[in-house]
Amino acid sequence: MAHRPVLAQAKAAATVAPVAGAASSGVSQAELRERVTFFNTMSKSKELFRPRLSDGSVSMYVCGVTVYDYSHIGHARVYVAFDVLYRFLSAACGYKVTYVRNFTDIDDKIIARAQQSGVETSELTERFIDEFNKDMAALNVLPPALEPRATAFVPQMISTITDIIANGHAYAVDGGDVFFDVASLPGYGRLSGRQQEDNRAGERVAVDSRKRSPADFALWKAAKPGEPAWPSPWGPGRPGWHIECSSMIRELMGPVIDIHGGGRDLVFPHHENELAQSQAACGCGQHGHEHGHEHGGQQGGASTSGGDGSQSQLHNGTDFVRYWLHNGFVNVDSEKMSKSLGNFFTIRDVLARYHPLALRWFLVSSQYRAPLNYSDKGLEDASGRLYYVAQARLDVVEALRAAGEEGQRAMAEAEVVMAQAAANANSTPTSEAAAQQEAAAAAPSGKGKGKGGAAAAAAPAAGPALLSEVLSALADDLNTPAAVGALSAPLRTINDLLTTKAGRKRPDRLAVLAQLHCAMCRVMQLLGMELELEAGARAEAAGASVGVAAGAASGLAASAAALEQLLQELRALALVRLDMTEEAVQAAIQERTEARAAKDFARSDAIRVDLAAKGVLLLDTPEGTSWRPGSAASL
RNA sequence: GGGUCUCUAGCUCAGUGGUAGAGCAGCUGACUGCAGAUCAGCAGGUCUCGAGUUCGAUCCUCGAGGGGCCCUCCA
Repeated sequence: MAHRPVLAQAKAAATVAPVAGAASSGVSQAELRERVTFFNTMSKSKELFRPRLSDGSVSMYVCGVTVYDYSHIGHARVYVAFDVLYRFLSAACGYKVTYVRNFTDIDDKIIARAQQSGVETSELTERFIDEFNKDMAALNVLPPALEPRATAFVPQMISTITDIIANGHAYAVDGGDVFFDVASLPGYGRLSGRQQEDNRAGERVAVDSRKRSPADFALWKAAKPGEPAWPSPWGPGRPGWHIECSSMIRELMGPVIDIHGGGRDLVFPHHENELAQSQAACGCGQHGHEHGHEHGGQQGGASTSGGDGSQSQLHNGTDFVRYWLHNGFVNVDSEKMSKSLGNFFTIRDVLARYHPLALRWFLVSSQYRAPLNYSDKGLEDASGRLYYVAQARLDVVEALRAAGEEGQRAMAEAEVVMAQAAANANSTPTSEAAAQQEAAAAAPSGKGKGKGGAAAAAAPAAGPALLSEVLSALADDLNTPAAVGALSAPLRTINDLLTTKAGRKRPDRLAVLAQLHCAMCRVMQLLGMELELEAGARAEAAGASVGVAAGAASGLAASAAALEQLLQELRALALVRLDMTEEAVQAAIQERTEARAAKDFARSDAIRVDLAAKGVLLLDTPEGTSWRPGSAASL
């Protein structure tokens, strides 16, 4: 129910706000770009990321879903992973990213499902495009710049197919089908790393005597009666699956793109075929064996009118994709989650029981290339961890607010420290380590209540150290588990500063809290777990002329409200899972409070044990009794 | 059969050419009427096995074994 509003909605962040410092021109950003690496499926190794152009732009295309049903957790993983990548490249590295993700809205399954349901294919696809967008918004996945639908580019696909035929890499057969001639392209198979004889041709692929080779795949499929069809030189029909991505990339993004992503299962045949088509269409198939990023040089403008096949000189021997990124699967009981196996969980069903940010936390807790086992336990753990983080962050915010002007000043100084770090840090690994050690070292020398810039300069680098560690993790092939792990020590520091005697006495307490708060806001934003109220307030404060202190005060208030709401939502969903109601819990708390007042500890303990057994942990505080999800083994 | 990835604490995962870390779970202490939350600390690993390279390997190479995925639509 209430698990949508707290999220920053996609529209709010259509442009990704800078994360690595307000002054996104800092050395840090350029330095970060230098060391970003991604695992390239083509080379099967990590490579330094060097975009095709040096003007700070990056183009990225990710294969979208075939829209005939609800999306499941496997889909969620792909689009969350590439959403983090999008955020990292945009907000942290400062690239101007053109992100394109398509909808496959014409294919055999769609036709079959539409006929089965007795609706037009367009009605079916419209519906599930809408549902997909709802799922993505719920998961706080930013919308790509473009979300082209295959059916809107059929003329371009026909044009691409015509080019491929003209270049001698495809052939039309009786019946109106067009097949790609795999044997005509020497480099075919290099992305997926397989020789053609490796494929068990004919064993599982339907034999079609009209094909020159069993490995040939359809570029154009003739329409059967009653099927959706477009006119073409080969008769009415529809495009094959693989051609849509080739054509849309060519049309919308030009002959060469920087990043092409998708699930592992797309490596073969989809991306292998896409690569073949793109090469064949531009007539540069003979360069197929070379895969050099170094000699690509400038490609000129990235945009193209497309469709006329005159771009071969632009292609210049460089593969049309510079970096192929593929994510691992979501498994269930160590088996791939898929519709055909029937072991899938839809995003929607999961979000009815778990918070979208908990699902996101679960997803980013593993590296995108590794297999991820889906389980309730995993989501419970993620929910619990998210609760801990949110509670700690709320406590920080409340402490800063309670400190009044000092808190506001600490916030203002923290912003300065973060910005300075972004501008100055020539954050080599060693300087990072030093910063971390400095942050970890508890006792700073001298100076009590901070005043002015001097205090800011003298404050420990806890905030910059955290952000730096997270950025380093993400720069290393999007190591999100390491990024999440980097939060552990700072979170403990926060709780130490807030609750222990030693922590409360630290003179730099507010400075560290403020810095960590700022850093965590940025980290959460990078991971796509920012809260709408909070993010909105920060943006406003940045652009407002109300003065630093007032901005800090309103920002803290917004953070507090957003975090309280998140905690409330997490509790509400926990109750859903426990099949309980807030009213029932409150009634039990009330009864126990009365029992305690009457010194009937046997009764009060019994109530607590009972609730704990169900998953509701009571917390007695000076302000009264509250609860949180969890269980206590010792009760 | 071919290809590819993977095997680190009970579980989920980071990491490094000089014998390893986090989170959760467990235990202890502080705190508490007792608990919990929180903090501190403890315990827990022949880094799948074997061979090789190396002064030295968990990390590199080869092999074996277990597991995932692809070779059909698939994220």
